[in-house]
Amino acid sequence: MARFIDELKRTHSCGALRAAHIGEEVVLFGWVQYYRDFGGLRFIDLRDRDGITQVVFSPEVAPEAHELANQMRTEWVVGVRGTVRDRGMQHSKKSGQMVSAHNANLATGEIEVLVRECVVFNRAETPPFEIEDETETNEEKRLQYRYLDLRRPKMFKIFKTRSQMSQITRRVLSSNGFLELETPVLVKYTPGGARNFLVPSRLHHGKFYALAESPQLFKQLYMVAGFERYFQITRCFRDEDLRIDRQPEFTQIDVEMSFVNQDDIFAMMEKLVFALWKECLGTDLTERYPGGVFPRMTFAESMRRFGNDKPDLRFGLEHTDLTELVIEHDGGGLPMLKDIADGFANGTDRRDHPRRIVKALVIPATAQLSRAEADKLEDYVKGMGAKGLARAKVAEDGAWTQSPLARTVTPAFREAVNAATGAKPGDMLIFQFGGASMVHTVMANLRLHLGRKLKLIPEFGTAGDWRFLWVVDPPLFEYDEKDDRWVAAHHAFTRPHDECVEFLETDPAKVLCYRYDLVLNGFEVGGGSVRLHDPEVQAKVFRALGISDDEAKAKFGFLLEALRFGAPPHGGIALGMDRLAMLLSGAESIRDVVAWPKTQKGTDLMTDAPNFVAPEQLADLRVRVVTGD
RNA sequence: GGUCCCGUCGUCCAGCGGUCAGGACGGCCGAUUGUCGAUCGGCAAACACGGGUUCGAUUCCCGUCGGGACCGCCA
Repeated sequence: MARFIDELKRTHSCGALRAAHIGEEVVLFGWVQYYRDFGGLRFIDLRDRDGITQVVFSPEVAPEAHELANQMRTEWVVGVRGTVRDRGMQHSKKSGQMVSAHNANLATGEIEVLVRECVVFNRAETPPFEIEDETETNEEKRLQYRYLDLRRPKMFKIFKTRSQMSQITRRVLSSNGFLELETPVLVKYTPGGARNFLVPSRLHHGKFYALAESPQLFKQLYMVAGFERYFQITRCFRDEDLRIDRQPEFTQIDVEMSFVNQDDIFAMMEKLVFALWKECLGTDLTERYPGGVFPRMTFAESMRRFGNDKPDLRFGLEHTDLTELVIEHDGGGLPMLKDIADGFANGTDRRDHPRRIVKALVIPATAQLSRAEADKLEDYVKGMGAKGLARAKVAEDGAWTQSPLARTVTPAFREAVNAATGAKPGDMLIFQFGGASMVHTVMANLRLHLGRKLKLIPEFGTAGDWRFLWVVDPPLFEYDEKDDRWVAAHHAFTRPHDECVEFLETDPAKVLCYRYDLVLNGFEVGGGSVRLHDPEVQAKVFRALGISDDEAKAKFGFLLEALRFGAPPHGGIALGMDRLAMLLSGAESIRDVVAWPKTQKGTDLMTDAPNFVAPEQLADLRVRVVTGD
């Protein structure tokens, strides 16, 4: 029988003791945060996940423990038995006065534990970086020693919140009639959408499973099965390049409902998100969103005003689409815009779905953007495929200066642009024109870049920092320029608006659908759709996509078959748990809210995954590795 | 596939063609009975790797490796 743990059980956590405990005998376990050795008295700050308690070793009270304390170093794992006492007034040698030894910075600062007996459970090597919230270590080191990084109270708090999020989600959804059900991770590979991780089948040489990129098809089949309401907190896998908010494996709150429309799904998700914010943060979102409803914006409006489908509404700098003005003014005296105007005039471009567009945004005079800084912006946009960045400063009389555009622009066009953008004297106009997707991408990124640079984004924890939005009614198809055809913008099972069904075969560009994203502060935190449950419309969609019956059957046969056996109207959504956790905790990267994340190159710095495997393993799988390019 | 940024003691940062490569924190040794990121004295500790330019490279250039941001891709 060991004295500690077997006989002496922990009585309190290191964050628990207060003045009310004075006089009690307690047993604490934890890690050595700091030690202060006065030769006579020795102090140790003992840390566990709950907090820090100062313990004191006195040679008069416990000579053996005092001797042991001399050896203790940072991160040693120790246990103490002792008496809680008031820190009280102490004589300070420094000042020669009696001073209060209370520490207001510590929750347990009124007391300390006078050690009677102690044990060293384990020694520790000096950690590669200091285990403190403010540690300035780079992320590479933190990931290599993630288990030490996670010892920092800041990190523990994030994962405590994540645990809370799971509990709240389970409670809210379960109490609304949802069943928590599982779906396979090893699934059949279906082309289209995200790239899958492939898993070779040992029992079927040459065949592969795919890791599920989402439970999509299975959750729909739960609806066909008549389960009506399903949810799952589940891992998804996508073999795509990583980003600040993207990991190859990530967690979704996956939801599917029967006999509902888009509004019903929104209402359920709003209920869940409001509960998450209320209980994790103590933030009542009804103050901003009375009635418990998030605002909605159409996809088209979002693209026009912000250049993407996940606008950050915390600041302005909105885009102005000048395409119509350019057409009206036949290029406004600017040769490069004339070319675009001509395209519309001779019919190579359509006004309802232009391939080339012109956009502007206004950098306010208050930004005091220098010429050198404006030049830097040009470098920034060139990295995203822009040829350049036309700009003009607006003078007192509305004229454009510091710009090559100023020489040839017609006064009428200039006035029209100033009016449309609301540009005032001193402001700087920034233009982008060309292929629609490039212009949107460049201008969307430029807006974000400027928003950060000009510090227009409220800081975490300040008012106005939660801006939710439903982005709705996107087109069902998007045009693939290199293959010259219409492709599904998402998956092929999204329900088109009823009034658009007639255009499926005549004018696919006009078809909008019941697809929606939940956006928070410029991040897509959820996405879903109302599904197609009508086999006839489904067939039309496939035809519009140029997918033959045989092809459809080969790819999605089991789902199509299922839909013929009485599928209820249904729809669903998936919330990105990691992104929600990231925003909720004010983290700057998804890696900060994933306990064991991958680097941007998809590696695990701690375990060194991925790694090579033995030739015998490959032989067993009948897999041959071809190296080199 | 592409564009850009970064790599100096254990950690963070300084250096900007010739330095005993400097500081802070941390570490080690010693002193110290009221500190709390204790204090005081002493000590040890680094230019990612490979090539090039140069009389001379931590410094400039190229490549490799590693990390990061973004575009493409991806909800």
